[in-house]
Amino acid sequence: MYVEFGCVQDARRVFDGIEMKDVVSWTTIVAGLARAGCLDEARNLFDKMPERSVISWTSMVSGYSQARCAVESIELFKKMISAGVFPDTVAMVAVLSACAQLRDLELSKWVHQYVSYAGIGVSDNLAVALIDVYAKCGDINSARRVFDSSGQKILPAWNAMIDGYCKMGDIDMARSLFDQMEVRDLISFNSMMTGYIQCSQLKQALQLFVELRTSGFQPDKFTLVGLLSACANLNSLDQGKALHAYIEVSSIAFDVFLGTALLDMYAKCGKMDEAMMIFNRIHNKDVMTWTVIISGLAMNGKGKLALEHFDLMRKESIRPNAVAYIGVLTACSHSNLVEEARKHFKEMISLHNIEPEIEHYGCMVDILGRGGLLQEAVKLIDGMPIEPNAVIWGSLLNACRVHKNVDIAEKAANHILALEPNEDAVYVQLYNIYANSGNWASASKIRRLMEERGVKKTAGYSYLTVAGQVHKFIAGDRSHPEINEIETMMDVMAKKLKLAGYLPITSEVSVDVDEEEKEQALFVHSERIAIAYGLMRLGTSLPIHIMKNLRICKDCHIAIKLIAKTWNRKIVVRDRSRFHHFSDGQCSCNDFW
DNA sequence: CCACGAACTA
Repeated sequence: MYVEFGCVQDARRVFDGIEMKDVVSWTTIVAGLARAGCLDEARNLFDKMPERSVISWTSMVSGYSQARCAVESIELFKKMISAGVFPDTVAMVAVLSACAQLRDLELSKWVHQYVSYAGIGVSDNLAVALIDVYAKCGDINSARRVFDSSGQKILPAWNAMIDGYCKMGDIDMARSLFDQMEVRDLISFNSMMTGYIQCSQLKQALQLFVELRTSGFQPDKFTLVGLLSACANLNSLDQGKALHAYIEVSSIAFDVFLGTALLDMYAKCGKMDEAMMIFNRIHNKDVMTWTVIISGLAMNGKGKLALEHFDLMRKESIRPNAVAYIGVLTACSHSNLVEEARKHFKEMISLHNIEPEIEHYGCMVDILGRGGLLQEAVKLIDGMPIEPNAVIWGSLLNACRVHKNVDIAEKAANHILALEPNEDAVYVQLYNIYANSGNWASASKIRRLMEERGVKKTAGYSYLTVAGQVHKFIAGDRSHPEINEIETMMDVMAKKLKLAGYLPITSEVSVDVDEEEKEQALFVHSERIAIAYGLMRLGTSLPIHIMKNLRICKDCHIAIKLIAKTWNRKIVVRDRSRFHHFSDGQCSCNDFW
């Protein structure tokens, strides 16, 4: 009884008072302790047991796997077999859960073979565990074979299959299974909806959310985490706020997962004050929570504060992982903290034994390059134990643009073009570097090369939300219903900017030379059209939040600083790599990006 | 007396 009520220590006292202890009483106490997470105590008693049943062994195997000690769990399972105890389906499920945690495909296959070899019948639950482990290890075909061969398919089996297909990115296959299901539960809906969100098929995700509601389900925390991550990636602050309000009035528990998702939404919408309030409300902050706040501060130009939070995190004895260090290095990169970056990069290896991945090298190349240490950046690339990818060379190329180094730029560009000959951004970057240095012959050679290879420049676009409606703007696109008013506003903007002393940077204007664009009378980048629309349609007290698919250019950056000052408006632009908070003629990035 | 499913970070 005590075990059942979770009073393990009371149970332990009763147990110690029993004179004639049989296997069942031993097992009960061991299982109770293991389930309560008192693994050392459980193990201690387990080792002292005069005899052990399958259930005793399984209690320990599952205790370890539930405590996320997958290695110990599997070790114990192997000991159980060598002790001559035959596992049942329950034991197999327990050990497979440990395999799933490790994402160890080889081990999972071995366990599966053992099931056949030992003649253990595949129960419904065991089939689910097998499907789940294969799906988690990325072997969707094996998962499907188990699924197809299991006679009666219970709901979790379908859900595990759907989840597996979503993880593989095969959203159509997932949907086809979803449609075949006769009964669906909330998990089915959540899995499918999250799958759509992760494939950026947001219309479909929304449609599924509507279906979820009309099927009579109440959104739970998984639903909300999915929706919040969609808002985060779409910069949909209004919808995100509505979800936040819903969470506050609903009975959904505010736990670390939901808190982190909310925090991430606010950070990705450029609202660090709100993000910070959420952050302070989260009780059991884990490494992800800290990583989200560090990366959020980093992206929003508060690099120093981000690093302070990294120190706080370590004071709380939370061990940073590889992703946390990417946040730290991003903070250094966006705030030009070269020395701090060097220190953290070294500590990551020496203190935490984390092997730098390609992303860490990418950050370092970015930091060194933009700090003007181009030679050192090249040296780092040459000494990398991993083959540098296009992102690494792209960082170097970008640094060459900032620091006007044509020689290294050519080297970097050649590497990228060898790796990704259809990457339009490289041609554009190189073109700009040549154009900026006045080397028009080489510039036009690049232009011709692009034409020969049929590489099309990605159109730049920006969007903003007004009254819950998303408005997308592409330079030169006149399809917006209010285009005439917008163009009037653009004229007013141009006049006011001129009065404020704005001169377009002509070399940067050539950045986006696209013949089609050039023909347009209205030659401006999309973010400025979006800002014009924001000035027209948003209340004067509201900040203007813009999302842009490419990096903001120097000319627009200067112009927006002036617009923010002239109109006395806060303007936030989220470009493809970071945030720019414009206010009173200044930008949070201090012109470093 | 033992088991099972989904989520947030670059």
